[in-house]
Amino acid sequence: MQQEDDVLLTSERMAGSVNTNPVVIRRLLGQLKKAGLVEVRPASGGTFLTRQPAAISLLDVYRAVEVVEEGQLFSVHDKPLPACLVGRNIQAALDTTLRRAQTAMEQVLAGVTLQQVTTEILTQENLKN
Amino acid sequence: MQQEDDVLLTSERMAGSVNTNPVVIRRLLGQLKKAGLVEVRPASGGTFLTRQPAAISLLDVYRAVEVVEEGQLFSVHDKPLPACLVGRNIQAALDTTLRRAQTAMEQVLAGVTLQQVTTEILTQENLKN
DNA sequence: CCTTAGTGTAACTATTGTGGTTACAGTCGT
DNA sequence: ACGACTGTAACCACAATAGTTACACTAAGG
Repeated sequence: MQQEDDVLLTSERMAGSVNTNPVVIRRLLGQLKKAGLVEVRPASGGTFLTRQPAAISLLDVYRAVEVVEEGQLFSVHDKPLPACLVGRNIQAALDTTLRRAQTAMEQVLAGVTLQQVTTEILTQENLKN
Repeated sequence: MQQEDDVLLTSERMAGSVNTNPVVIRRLLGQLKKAGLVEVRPASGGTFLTRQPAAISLLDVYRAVEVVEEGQLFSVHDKPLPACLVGRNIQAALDTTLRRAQTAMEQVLAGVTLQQVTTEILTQENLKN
């Protein structure tokens, strides 16, 4: 899991690398940590994956950062009129298909690991020669 | 396509029905019209589908209202550092999988028509007895 | 042909979400 | 105990969007 030989990976370094603020990184890191994907050392810094890159899927990080809440990729009008036939039923009517749509998307993410992404990055780099 | 026997469907009626402002409805209607899904009569009002409900899929309306731009369900960091191996390749590396994820989701939407939704709404209503 | 009920759209406000920033307390190797 | 780093609250700036008002444009029907 470690990479002690490498340079220390602090939030400040990451922030500089993607051109943003360290706090933004820490916020994200906090979510990844809560999801059990990374381990963060409070004092002398450093962030590490808790599993092998091959054991982490894109769905894992997608879920971790919760771009959208569980089953809420689509959100339907929240204040339906109970007096309206459509209003009081459209939610339930759409629910299953929207759920299916979301899980279809998520299953694709589930099929790709961080390992694959990194090798893909290297492949892309080599293509440029 | 018509429903002349029914009451006239103006933006004001629709707005009242979903508890919002007529202009909001007209904006949406404008998008649906541009996508060729509905026909709107400017003067004496009224909105009509241009095709049978069975010939309109959820993907059609999803695309029409363009919740997200074509192929942009996921958007990656837009200002990558060209000096960074990851920064300059991650976009391309993720592109195909993210695209696949999005189309997987969209294909589910493509498989459901407005017709099916309306019958589902009626089914839901009947279940309540 | 002119009245009238609707649409199309611009302009503005209010609200919300989010990124960035500062500040500071908490933590732990050394 | 010191120093470097994380965790988090608080705040500002900014972009998106819903809602609203206003008004020009359109056509159906007398």
